[in-house]
Amino acid sequence: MADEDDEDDEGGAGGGTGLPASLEMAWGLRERPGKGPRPTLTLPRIVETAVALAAGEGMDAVSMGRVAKELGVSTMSLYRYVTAKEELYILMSDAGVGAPPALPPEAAGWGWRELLTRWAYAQRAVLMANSWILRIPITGAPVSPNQLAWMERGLAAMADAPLTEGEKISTIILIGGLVRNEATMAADMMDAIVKSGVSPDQVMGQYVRTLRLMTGPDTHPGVTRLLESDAFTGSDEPDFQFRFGLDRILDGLAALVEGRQAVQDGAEA
Amino acid sequence: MADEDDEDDEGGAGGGTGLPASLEMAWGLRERPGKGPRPTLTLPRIVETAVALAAGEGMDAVSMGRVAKELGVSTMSLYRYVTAKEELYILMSDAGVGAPPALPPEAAGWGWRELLTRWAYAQRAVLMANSWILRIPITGAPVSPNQLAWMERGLAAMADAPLTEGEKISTIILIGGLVRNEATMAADMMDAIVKSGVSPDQVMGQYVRTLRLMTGPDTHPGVTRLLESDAFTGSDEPDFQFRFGLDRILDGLAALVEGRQAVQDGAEA
DNA sequence: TAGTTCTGTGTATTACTTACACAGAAGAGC
DNA sequence: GCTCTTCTGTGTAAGTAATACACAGAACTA
Repeated sequence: MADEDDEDDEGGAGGGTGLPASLEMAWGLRERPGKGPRPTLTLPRIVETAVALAAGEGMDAVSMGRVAKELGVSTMSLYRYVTAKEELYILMSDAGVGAPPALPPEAAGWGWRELLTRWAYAQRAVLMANSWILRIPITGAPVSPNQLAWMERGLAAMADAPLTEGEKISTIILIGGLVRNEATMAADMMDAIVKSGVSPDQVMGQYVRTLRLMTGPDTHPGVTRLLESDAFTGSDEPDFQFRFGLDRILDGLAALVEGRQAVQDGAEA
Repeated sequence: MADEDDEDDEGGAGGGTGLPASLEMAWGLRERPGKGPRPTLTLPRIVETAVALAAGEGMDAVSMGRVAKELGVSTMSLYRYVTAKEELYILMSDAGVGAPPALPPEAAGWGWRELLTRWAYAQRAVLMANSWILRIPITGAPVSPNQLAWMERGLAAMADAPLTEGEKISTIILIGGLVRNEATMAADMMDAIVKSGVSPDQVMGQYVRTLRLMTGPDTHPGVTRLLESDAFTGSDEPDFQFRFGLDRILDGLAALVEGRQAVQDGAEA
């Protein structure tokens, strides 16, 4: 009945985080064991190769066999560094988002709104520049270094705001979700353009034409009005949708913050 | 140089929508051709079977072979009804969300905010009751009947609001994204609970414990504050996060609407 | 009755993840 | 230096999955 036999997952050398060995490696815990033969590969090199493959040929090209071939090793050797493909995905995702960019000195004077806005745009830029990240099915809460660094940066933006911790993390999740959703839609659009080989306007036009055939003023008055408008065709601003969503969220948050400050001011007076 | 030879996808019997045959079928276009032998299966029966499988054993159990076995036919016979697995996914998704629920009579007196709130909650309820839907990788814009019905319902909620069509559809996408994100997180949580076999609090506790090991006040002050708070452990309200996000969005939208109405009132005076 | 068209199916191809066992390398302890 | 332990890379193989292709036969049309 010794209670040390339920550590059936980790090798025991790690910090007992419950994380897979490769992730403890990514955090810098877990030394290389000094025993066996020198490894040919390193985890960063594997991840780097997989990322290059994803960036170049898309996520579909990333298979264990293909990554191994790219590295000049056998497929199974990768499993010495990673226990499952999903783990490689997490590491790729972490490498793909990278560390959040450094803040300029003048950021010290910025308020939560400016900071959150820049946070959102920076994240969006990263996702759109590495849109293969969006094709990785993420499941579970973030546990990798860079993902947490981004979370920290988002929380820091609201450090001085009169919000509870629950509200802060909810805001981070809310805006993070928006960023991801919008970037994914943009990537889908891109894929459709590349696959069909026609212009963005033509893709949209085809979609509108299709919807017109299935809908009508009787069954779908709202959709019909939408299709008659220039909401789809008029491509005035490419990121209108993103901007609109972010502005609504931040306006709503501002209302909450101002309400809190009014209460606080009233109590102080 | 005849221009009728670029219809290489659809069989020609359909309405020329550019949609795959199975989807035209779902829309009620495209009659059954009277020639060959009577089909053993029907598209709805295939979808129904696949949905039952997904609901019972999860999305991982849904393969073409398995669905066929469940129906007592050969794998390849399914390809007479669906050209690719992705198409079955779309049909499953459409069947899973179903038609939006009927509005009660008193809904006539509701404003856009109440209507949008109920729309969001109704959608969330459907996704959480059929969380396998969240495991289907969706790509591309909605083209199936029920998906469009939900979109229509959302647009209808804002029919009288002083918003442009572009703003309306952006709002639908914004809230729809929130609903999906939050439902997906809840489903991930559920999976973690089922897989580990422990209580929700224990899963959260393990996550917090893990994060504590990787973070510290120096490198992650915001995260540290978060972990010290009861944001994760205090499970006062299970849907706090969802409610919070929705309220922020609707508050932000309200600010926009009120601004518009003020301008309008000023012009009328 | 002949011809056309459509159905279900068997077979086979290709690709992918991963379990398992083995040969050999590198350090640890004596 | 020798032995033992531990760790590495690898080959093989099992299991699963999507789907291209061609064929036999059904049901309708002319």
